[in-house]
Amino acid sequence: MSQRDRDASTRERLLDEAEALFAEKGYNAVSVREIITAANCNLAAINYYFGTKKNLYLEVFRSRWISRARRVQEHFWRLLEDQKPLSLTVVVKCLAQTFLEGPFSDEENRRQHQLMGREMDRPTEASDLVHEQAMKPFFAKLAGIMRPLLPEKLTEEQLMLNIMSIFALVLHFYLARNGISRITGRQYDTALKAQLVEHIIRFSLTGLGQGFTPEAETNQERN
Amino acid sequence: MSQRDRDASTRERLLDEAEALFAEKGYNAVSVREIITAANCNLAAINYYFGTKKNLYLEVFRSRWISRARRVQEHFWRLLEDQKPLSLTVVVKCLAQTFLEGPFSDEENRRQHQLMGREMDRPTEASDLVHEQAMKPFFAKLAGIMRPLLPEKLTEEQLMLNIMSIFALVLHFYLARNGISRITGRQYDTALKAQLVEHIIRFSLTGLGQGFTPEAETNQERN
DNA sequence: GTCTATAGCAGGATAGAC
DNA sequence: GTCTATCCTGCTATAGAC
Repeated sequence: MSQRDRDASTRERLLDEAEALFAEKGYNAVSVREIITAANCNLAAINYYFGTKKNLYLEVFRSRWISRARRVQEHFWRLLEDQKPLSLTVVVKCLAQTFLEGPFSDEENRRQHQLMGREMDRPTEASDLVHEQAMKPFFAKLAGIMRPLLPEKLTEEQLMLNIMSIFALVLHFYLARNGISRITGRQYDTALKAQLVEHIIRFSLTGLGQGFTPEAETNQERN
Repeated sequence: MSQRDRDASTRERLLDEAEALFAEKGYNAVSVREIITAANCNLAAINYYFGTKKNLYLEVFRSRWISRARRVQEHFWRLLEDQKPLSLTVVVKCLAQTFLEGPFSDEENRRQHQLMGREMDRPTEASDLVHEQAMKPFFAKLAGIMRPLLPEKLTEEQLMLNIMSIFALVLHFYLARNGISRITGRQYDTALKAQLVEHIIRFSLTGLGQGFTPEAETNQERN
């Protein structure tokens, strides 16, 4: 337990440790005993402050996840503002940098992505919050500024799929960090993460396109 | 319970229902009582056939996941063989089709991806199997055929990141199906999935590149 | 506000009849 | 090979002392 944790109120310590554990292992894999041990308090404290384990989980989203999402998004728009004029490259670069390296510590970033990943996989009541207050408005605003940068023929749905694909890469390169370490044989550290940012930018903008040839395209059409 | 399930041996029914439940909810969220209810047998059967819950989980991978992975990969190479001459487009198309629509039912595909997703997120003993017997050899062989289709300056690591990115999209568009339905407002059905295949092929080959401009690139370099 | 003690229940595992 | 009955552990939640 850090100094800051010792100083913080029991309630704050509980939220903090609960968030870390829920993010790392998922709701069902965490027991309240684990949480109270990490927060260095007693079993009854959870009931006193939050009523139930489930409500503690929801409170993690209400008082931590959502506000952090807001701050990340503000960070993104500020970053974008600094890089005018707008272009696809700039938008993707700001997205990758914001969501992979972000305005927070590695630890906070990881929590944020893991919690979201779990909610996307198996939604709980927290999903309503996540979608309504964070994802839906952000995606809508993002679509608004990307729309004029992309071909007009693109449907709204294709635009959304494009945006979701960038997030898919960011999210995957966080959540599957174990698999990535295994495949590349490298530690998932700052150096690797910086390389992942570069990769995501390049892949999002051009795909594998470096080797894309008209003949290949023609070949595809024939099948 | 289907007719096939009723006919299958208790052992097979247990493996089948356990796989479905583990894939859907994760190891910790599933109780053995849930499994034996679904498999329509008694509690002692799990101990009799598999010893422990954990070993039942591992057996799901040993006797189901791995063999299915082999069959999926064989399907991919056959598909690729039929589409010569090789090109990036062909490879990506076969990958997307194989892993999103595959040679199996929707249900089996979902199980396969969900189980893998869980192991990438939080590895258990099953991860060794998954990586050594399925992912590592497949990625290596895939890298071998894609290498000549991509620029020579590409490092082995960049090549792997490219391959992993395609899989990231496939995996995400399975695992986050709830979020996708929320964003697009559509049911995650066959029609949507076919559209996702098209999208993954296009995004993997060209990214957002439709709107990619030299000025934007120049702008990026300045930052 | 924080503690101890415990109720009440569900979990995995197992013994032993058939 | 399949069953019932049961053990024991660990869980969430709560009552009540301080």
